[in-house]
Amino acid sequence: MLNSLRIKIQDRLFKDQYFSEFETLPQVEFAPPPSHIDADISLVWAMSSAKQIRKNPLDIAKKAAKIIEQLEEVAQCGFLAPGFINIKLTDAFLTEAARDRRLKDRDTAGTISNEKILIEFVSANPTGPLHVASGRGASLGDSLVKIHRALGIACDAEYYINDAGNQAQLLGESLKARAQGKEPPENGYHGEYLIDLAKKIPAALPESEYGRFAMEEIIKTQQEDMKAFDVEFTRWFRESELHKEKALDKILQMLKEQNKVYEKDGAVWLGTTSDHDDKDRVLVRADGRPTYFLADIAYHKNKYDRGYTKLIDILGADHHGYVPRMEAAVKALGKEPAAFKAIIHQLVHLIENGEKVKMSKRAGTFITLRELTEDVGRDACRFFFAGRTPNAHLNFDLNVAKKRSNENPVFYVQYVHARICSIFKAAQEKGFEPLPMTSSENLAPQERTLLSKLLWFRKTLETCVKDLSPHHLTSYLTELSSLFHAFYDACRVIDEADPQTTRSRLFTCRLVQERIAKGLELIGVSAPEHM
RNA sequence: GCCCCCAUAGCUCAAUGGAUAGAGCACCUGCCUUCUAAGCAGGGGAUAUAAGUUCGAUUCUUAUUGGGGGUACCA
Repeated sequence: MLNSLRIKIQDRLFKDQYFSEFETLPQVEFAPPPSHIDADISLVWAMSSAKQIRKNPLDIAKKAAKIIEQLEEVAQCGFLAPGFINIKLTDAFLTEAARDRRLKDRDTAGTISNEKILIEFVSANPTGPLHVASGRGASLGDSLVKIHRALGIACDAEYYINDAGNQAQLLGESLKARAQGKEPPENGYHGEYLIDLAKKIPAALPESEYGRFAMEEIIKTQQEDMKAFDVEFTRWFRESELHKEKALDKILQMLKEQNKVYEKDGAVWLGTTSDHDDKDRVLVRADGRPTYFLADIAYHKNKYDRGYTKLIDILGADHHGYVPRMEAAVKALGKEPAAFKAIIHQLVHLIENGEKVKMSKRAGTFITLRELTEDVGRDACRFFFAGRTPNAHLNFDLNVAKKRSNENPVFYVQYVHARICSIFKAAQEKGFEPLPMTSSENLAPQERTLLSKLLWFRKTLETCVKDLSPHHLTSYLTELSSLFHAFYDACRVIDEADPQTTRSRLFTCRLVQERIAKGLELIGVSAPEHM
């Protein structure tokens, strides 16, 4: 709705005599106006096109405003120095545009682009329970998958289980030590979870199977943890699958045939050196064993072979050094740079009583995701994690998060949903149904502002996809909530003396309710009917 | 040493190069007989420092300061 208006405006402007002689004018883009401007849409087009047109931006804005004002959807169009154009829509069009009918049935994948995206995230080693940093990656990944799908872009979620290599053996030795009441070896796994797991070892299990057993149990735990966090994976992919089908040998053979690798000091290397990677990387060690890197190249090739056109890997900041070599690998696979994108999220600092909580995996003092979820509640966790841009540190204050009070911003948003549900309950008892407004002039200012905000829901999701971060959505939901609470306070919805206004305000409530519910769903937060 | 990320209000976070830098929490003043006061209305309070590019810089460039992370024939 908004986009068709944008194209219409652009069309009118470009075709007007005043502008038509210029060939490469910049696109007309819509933006929400700042809060002190009484308008629904702003354009900076007059300023961005001033160079080509070689006229004063203010004159361009003046001329453009005159053209835009003639459209039937537009109630007023003004201009301000140095060249801002502000559009105020008619109430009727505003209501219609705020509906955004596409929202309801657009959740089917692959309707917008031919791109097929695979987002890989968490992929923690199966050697212990998931910890807090995994929660941030999980929240990011799950939200991004859902947001892509909501916009009609095909997108799947995958968890890579690193179940090959010598981790299982080390895990087995650590478990064996725990079963005998001893400390695990120096380089083993010292977390308390192995003590618990040792109690569950089947009596008949030979010691050689301890590693396998421990790993399978831990994978099960991780799967439960993700479920409890409301994170869903399309597939849990095991590294061992690659070894079974000799994928590492095959990819190595291919790279050799294409002369993309070389031998030095008895090892096989891939040239990965770039501005961000200071050396080449080994694929096969001098003793003939493949590295993790080779397995990962095989894994990424496997993803492409399954039909995905764009791979997104979500990694913690402690793995960012890994990105340049993977980019080099993708190039060696013959893919365009755009076919691979790594999202690096910075680390999570837990704050308790004003102090940073020190976490050490070796000492076994780290806080697990499960503990955090149970302590703080899934909704608050997901909202916190989703609310911060990935490339900045996230401070997670346990004291604030644990408080189930209005100090916690997630309730501010959820409360809107609960309030609206409550209104509808009362409306139903009195026999009112929501209905879009019919006349064009009885929107209260607060209701108008609220509807105007609804215009930007879709664009917010698009920004999330563009930036690969859901944090724009949490900001939007908080702002939308604020406007609803103001509306609620100023405008009584149900008024038996005025059924027409009642119905149209119920309609506004319905639209807000749908956006809040959808937005919360996309970041994995529940939309309660009562609070 | 080299590489990456960050620095905005007392706290936690926003702001496709645009207008008077927005919210939430905390603090102060008011508001519940009416659809949920986990709310509303009003108030004080911020771009680390220094240059540069630009009609316009929180945003881009460079330097400085301060935080975090990485720099394996580990995974």
